[in-house]
Amino acid sequence: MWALSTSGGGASYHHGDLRRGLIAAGQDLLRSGGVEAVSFREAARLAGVSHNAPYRHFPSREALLAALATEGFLALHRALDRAAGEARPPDRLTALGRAYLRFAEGDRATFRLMFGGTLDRAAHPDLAEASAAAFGTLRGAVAEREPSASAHRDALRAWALVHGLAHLVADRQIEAAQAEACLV
Amino acid sequence: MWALSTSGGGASYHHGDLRRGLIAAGQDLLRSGGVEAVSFREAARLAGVSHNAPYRHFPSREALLAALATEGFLALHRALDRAAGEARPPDRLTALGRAYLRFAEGDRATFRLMFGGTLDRAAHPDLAEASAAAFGTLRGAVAEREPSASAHRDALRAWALVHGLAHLVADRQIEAAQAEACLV
DNA sequence: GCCGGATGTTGACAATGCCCACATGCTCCG
DNA sequence: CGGAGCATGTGGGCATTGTCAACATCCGGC
Repeated sequence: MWALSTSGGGASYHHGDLRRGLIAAGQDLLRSGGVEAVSFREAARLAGVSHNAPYRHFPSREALLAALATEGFLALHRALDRAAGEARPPDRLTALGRAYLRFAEGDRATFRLMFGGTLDRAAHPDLAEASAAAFGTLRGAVAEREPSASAHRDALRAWALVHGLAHLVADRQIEAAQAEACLV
Repeated sequence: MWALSTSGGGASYHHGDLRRGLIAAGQDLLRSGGVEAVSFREAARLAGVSHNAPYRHFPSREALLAALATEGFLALHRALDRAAGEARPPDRLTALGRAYLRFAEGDRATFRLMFGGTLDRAAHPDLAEASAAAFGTLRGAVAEREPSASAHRDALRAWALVHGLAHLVADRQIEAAQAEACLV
C-alpha cells in the first residue's frame, strides 16, 4: 500500500509522499472549516503520521498555509489559461472574468486564504511566483483588447472589478449570477 | 481612578467600562499583529483584568472579533457620510470611492477582518446592521448619479470596483495612488 | 441593612504550535 | 555486500489559548 505515484516535483519518501498527503489533508480541512480549521496536528492525523512529522516538510504552520495558497494560484492559473484558450479575442476578457469568479465561488475558503493578506508573499517565493503567473494571463488579455496608452490603468481596473466581485461572492454578500451580470 | 466616561451604549460597570476597554485592546492587537494576534487572554491582560473577565461581555472570541468588525463598519460609515457631505453630486461618487480606499489603506487589518469572511453575519446582528448601513450610503450615491433602469447593476459594479481596489491595496498588491487613479 | 444578580477571579482541561532527543530505514560509497 | 550518513518519522514536553465551572465581590433596590 501507499504506492503513491509522485506525479509532481516532490521527492519520494519514507512512507509515501507525505508532503502531498499533508497538502491534501490541509485542503480538506480548509474547505470544510476555513483557515482556522487547518491545524498541523489534525493534518498529521489525517495523513496517518505522528503530530511532529509535518515539520520535516513544512517549517511552520504558516508554510503549510502558503503551500495551500500556492496550490490555489496554480489552479486559478490553469482555469484562466483554459478559459483564454477557449475564447476568441473579443470575448476573451469576459471569459477570463467568468473563470475567475467561478474559481472564487467554487473554492471560497482557498480564495480567501489566497487573498486574505495573512500570508507574507515575500517570505514564500513559490507563492509570489504562482500568484504573479496567474495575473500575467489576466493582464495579457486586457492589454490585447485595449492597447491604448492607458492600458495599464485599464488592466488594473478590470482586475479590480473582477477581484472585488469575487470577494463579494466569496463572502456571500452577493449572488454569483449577479456578479457574472456585471462582467459585460 | 478608572472613571471612564461611557460615551456610548455600554452600561457602567464594576471596574469602569470593561467592554469598551476590551474593544480598545482588541483594536490595538488587531492593528499591530493582525487577526491572529487578537487573543482573548491578551486583551484581558491589556485591560488589566483576569483571563476570564471578557466572558462577562463577549460569549466567545469570535464575538469580540465581530465587535471589532462592527466598530470598523461604523467608522467606514462615518467616513463615507463625511465624504458625501463635502462633495457635490457630480464628484460625489468619486469622493466616496476615495474615502473607501483611504479607510482600507489606513486600517488594513480591520478592513480585512470586516471582509475576511471569517465572521458569520447572520450570527451577529449588530455586524450585519452596521455593514448594511455603510453600504446604504454608497448605493445611494450611485443611484443618484445613474438613475437608469440598470442602476442596480451599476451600483454593484461601482461597489465591486472600489472594493476590489481596496482589497488589492490592503493586501499590498498595488499602491494606494494607483488605486485612486482608477476611480475616475 | 441586607439580598440578588451582575461583574470579576481562580483553577482546570483539552487542543495547538513548536522544540528536543531519539528511532528507523533508505541510499550510496567503499 | 556491508556499514555509514542522512533524510524521514516518533515520542515527550512546554507555553499559550479558548472555554467551562465554582467561587468571590460589589452595586442597587427592597
